[in-house]
Amino acid sequence: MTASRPGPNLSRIATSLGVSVATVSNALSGKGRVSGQLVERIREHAAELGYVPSQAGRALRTGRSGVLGLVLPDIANPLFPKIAQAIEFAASAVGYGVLIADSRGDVAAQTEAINRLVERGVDGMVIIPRRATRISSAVCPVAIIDTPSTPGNTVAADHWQGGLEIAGHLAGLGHCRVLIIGNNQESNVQNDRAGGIRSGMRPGMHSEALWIDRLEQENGIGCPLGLAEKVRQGFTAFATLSDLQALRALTELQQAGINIPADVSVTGFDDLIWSPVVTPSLTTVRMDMDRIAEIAVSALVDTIKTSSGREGVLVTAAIERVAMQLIVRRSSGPANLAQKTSDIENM
Amino acid sequence: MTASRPGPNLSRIATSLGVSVATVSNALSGKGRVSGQLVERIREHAAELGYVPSQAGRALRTGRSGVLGLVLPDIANPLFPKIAQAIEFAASAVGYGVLIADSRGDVAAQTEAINRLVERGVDGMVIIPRRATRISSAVCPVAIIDTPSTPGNTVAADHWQGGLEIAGHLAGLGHCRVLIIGNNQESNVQNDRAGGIRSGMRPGMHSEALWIDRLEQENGIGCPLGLAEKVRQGFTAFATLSDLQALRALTELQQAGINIPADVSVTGFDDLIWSPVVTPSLTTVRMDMDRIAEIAVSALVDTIKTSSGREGVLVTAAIERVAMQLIVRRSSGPANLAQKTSDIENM
DNA sequence: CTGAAAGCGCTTACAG
DNA sequence: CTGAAAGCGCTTACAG
Repeated sequence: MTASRPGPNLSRIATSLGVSVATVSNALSGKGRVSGQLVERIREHAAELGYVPSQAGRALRTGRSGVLGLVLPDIANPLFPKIAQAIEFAASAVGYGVLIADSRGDVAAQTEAINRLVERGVDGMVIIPRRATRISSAVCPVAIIDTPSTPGNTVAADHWQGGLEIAGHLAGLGHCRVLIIGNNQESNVQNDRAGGIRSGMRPGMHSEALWIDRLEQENGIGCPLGLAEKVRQGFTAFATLSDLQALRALTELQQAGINIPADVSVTGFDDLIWSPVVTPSLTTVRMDMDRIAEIAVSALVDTIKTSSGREGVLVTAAIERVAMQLIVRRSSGPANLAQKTSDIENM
Repeated sequence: MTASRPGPNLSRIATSLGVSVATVSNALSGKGRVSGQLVERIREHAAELGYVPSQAGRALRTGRSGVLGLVLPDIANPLFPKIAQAIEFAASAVGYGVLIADSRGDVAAQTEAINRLVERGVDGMVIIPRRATRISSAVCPVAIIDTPSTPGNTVAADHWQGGLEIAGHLAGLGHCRVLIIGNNQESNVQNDRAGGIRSGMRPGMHSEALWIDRLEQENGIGCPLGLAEKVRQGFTAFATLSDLQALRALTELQQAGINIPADVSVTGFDDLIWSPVVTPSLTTVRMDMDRIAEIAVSALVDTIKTSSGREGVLVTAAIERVAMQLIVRRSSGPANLAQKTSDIENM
């Protein structure tokens, strides 16, 4: 015995209409040279019967599954769901399904996740690699979304330019002492953002970096960042490298009785869901996920369509860097000059 | 011409070993009655050649794709990524892939998303329905994750019991006036949570509800919640129905110079990523996503395996309600009695 | 414009 | 224990 699907198939439509399966197939796909009338009749009948083409049959015949894999380091991390959503949207717009593979933070799990996708016969995959992971020999076309500074990258937000935006914004508000707050000193993304901020500083401006990962290594996870002390030292702007850190900084400062933005400014990165909702709302920088996803997916699909068979190709898009957009909200304001003066007196 | 995959297939292994494809298939699947020695040789050779079985061939033959669909209302909403991750984990643990379909908030899109999954030949799906959406006639086994109060539900966190936990916690701290803050009065989940809180109140406690959706309808999106006024009215506990609202309440109160937890307590729901990170860290209630996902997936897979062919079955699990767990952090503390007294004097 | 036929890779009932 | 054969549903090169 052989397994059969419940719904109608091409052959049922064909016999019930007294034509051949080839003609039905051609009529439905619009490829073959079938008379307009017949096409009409066939389409109608297929719709009536609720015909759903079998992906399995098609895949077996064409060697293409119509499915893309999406490899993520950790979908619970608030940045990734947006990417996943954008990828899914872009993929389904061009007729592809998306199979997810979450590596849950583990490097070994990433390799395993990739293998699982290959076994499922994906036509290609989008990989958002774990920090410092190099995707080596792939068995199908692969698009990588990472920082532009990562070699072999396909497309990414221009994190450096995002940093420039922040620096320009803070400069325009008259801030001179900027504390850059990141949570991972090894992250390419965070380093690019920090580099952008630093290189966007105007003469007379000065910055220092605070890496939370290092701080926590010494003082334990969840330790205070000591930001009130930094304010006393004269910092008036806290430029965090992600909205999660912005939130941490914002609430710690508020708890210490420091007013934002009257006393100091706080900025973030990524425009995560809470940014518009907290008080004061967060000034941040947003990446154009839809654009990035669309570029990644279309580059991938182009490669799939041209490459015959399934070879390991690293896909490269024409436009690699997608600009980030500054979103000014209430958490940043003019530098408090009175305070700055008093601080200078203190020094 | 017919498309061929790049890698080796059963037939190549068979001829190169001088045996039949049937034997190779049986050896690799461990099903057939093949001699131990041969099995060994075949497995070895297959591994050497890097054999990856074709899902398409298998699917066509067995009528099973080995893929589950996951329908989400909006993966960018911070609650869903955790579910998605848990589902993917549970599914891949039992050998299934997960195809995502994000309906992006739209009801029509949800139906369309379901259709896309059916077309891709999923063996079953997990649906986290949009508010008030009834999943009607499905064409494959379906598991639904929603509130237990939703009819036809498969498995869910016990939101009502979570509310009880919060109420018990606040009662234990001596709070008498509780403001329940939700953002959607139509949400079954939020109503269950609110109901649990109310029914867990001790004698002498009193609660009031603030629905942000209604407030914003009147005053515009992102309007202040007027919580400082509520504090003046004598509320000492702000029990929000999600951590996002907790964040909103927390920062608004802090901005107004109200100290948490010294002056008032704030609690949330869901233990989202920022809960442990903000100052003060958020007391909240966590659902056991892994458990929920595991129950949903295994119920689904059981149904798939027993149901011959692909029929529309609504899967029901034996254990429907998964308990929520209270996580006490610094945002909640003993009720400030001094303030309460002064408030009573004010009235 | 239409159809008969081959074949994608697999699994399984059956025969030996 | 092993193999020959059928067939899942589709697409496509070819013949008519």
